[in-house]
Amino acid sequence: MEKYRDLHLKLTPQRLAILRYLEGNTSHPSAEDIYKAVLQQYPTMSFATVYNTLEALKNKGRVQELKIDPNKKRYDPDTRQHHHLICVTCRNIVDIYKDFELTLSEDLTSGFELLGNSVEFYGTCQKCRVGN
Amino acid sequence: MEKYRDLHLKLTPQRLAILRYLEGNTSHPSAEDIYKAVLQQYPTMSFATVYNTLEALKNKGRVQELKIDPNKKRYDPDTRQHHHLICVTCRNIVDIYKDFELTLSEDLTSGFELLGNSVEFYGTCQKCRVGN
DNA sequence: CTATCTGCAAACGTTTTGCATCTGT
DNA sequence: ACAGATGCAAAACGTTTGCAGATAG
Repeated sequence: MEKYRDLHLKLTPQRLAILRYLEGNTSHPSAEDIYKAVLQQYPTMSFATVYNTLEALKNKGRVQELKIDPNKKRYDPDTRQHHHLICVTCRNIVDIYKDFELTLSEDLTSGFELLGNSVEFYGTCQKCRVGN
Repeated sequence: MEKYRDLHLKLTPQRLAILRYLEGNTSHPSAEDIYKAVLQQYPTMSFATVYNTLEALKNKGRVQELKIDPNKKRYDPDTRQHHHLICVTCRNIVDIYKDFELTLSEDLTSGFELLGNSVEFYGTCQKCRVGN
């Protein structure tokens, strides 16, 4: 509760539930995952509130929108620069904390001013390899 | 025409138009971009045909689906391993051909069998920096 | 007290589907 | 001839929006 004070957002019960759900969550949940989780506590919870809160948290830099899944957005409460390893079979996502120190020489940047980068590794997780 | 024989797909005029549009195309078009382009030649063209053809080409490994844009899928006829540099302002995408030789030590792979990786660089293109 | 948030329902943009008809091989 | 493609319209899906009523600060 205290630790969310600096968000300068109205801390409604629904928002606190979303914040609690996201805190330390490494499952990279979709809006629906969040909705379903919070719905159990607040049966009137709506998608509007989930998206509204995610938008606010994005703007405050407290959540990152991931483009890892082609079908829906996923959200990551860990906004430190990090990378992802994705199972091509079950779409499970694992965080990778490593600085690859990637650079691009002038002739590759096409005049862009670089701001950052993100690496996705693809593979098959242990569970999905069993039985194949 | 000849060069598409090995796709083992029915080469309908609509498909050939899509293939021609994609050939050497580095604009990473969305389904709508493709639809609009082919529509001029075939006024009865439908999205169903665009998506159907893209699905077939994906399965044949002749086109790659990109998750670069959170709002819609984009397609890339260049299926060689390469990376992308994306303008955060105008969403323009530039190809990066460079092998970064990224590796993950055992303790980071969580038991995954690695298959590949893809790097996205973010930045602002020259055009979008002008006037800011 | 009031700026902001909630929750519903309707709208939106993209992608998928069912199906009758057509066509490449 | 017929497996497979087209094209239309409808539906599905994730996400966004408008708005009336509620509430945190």
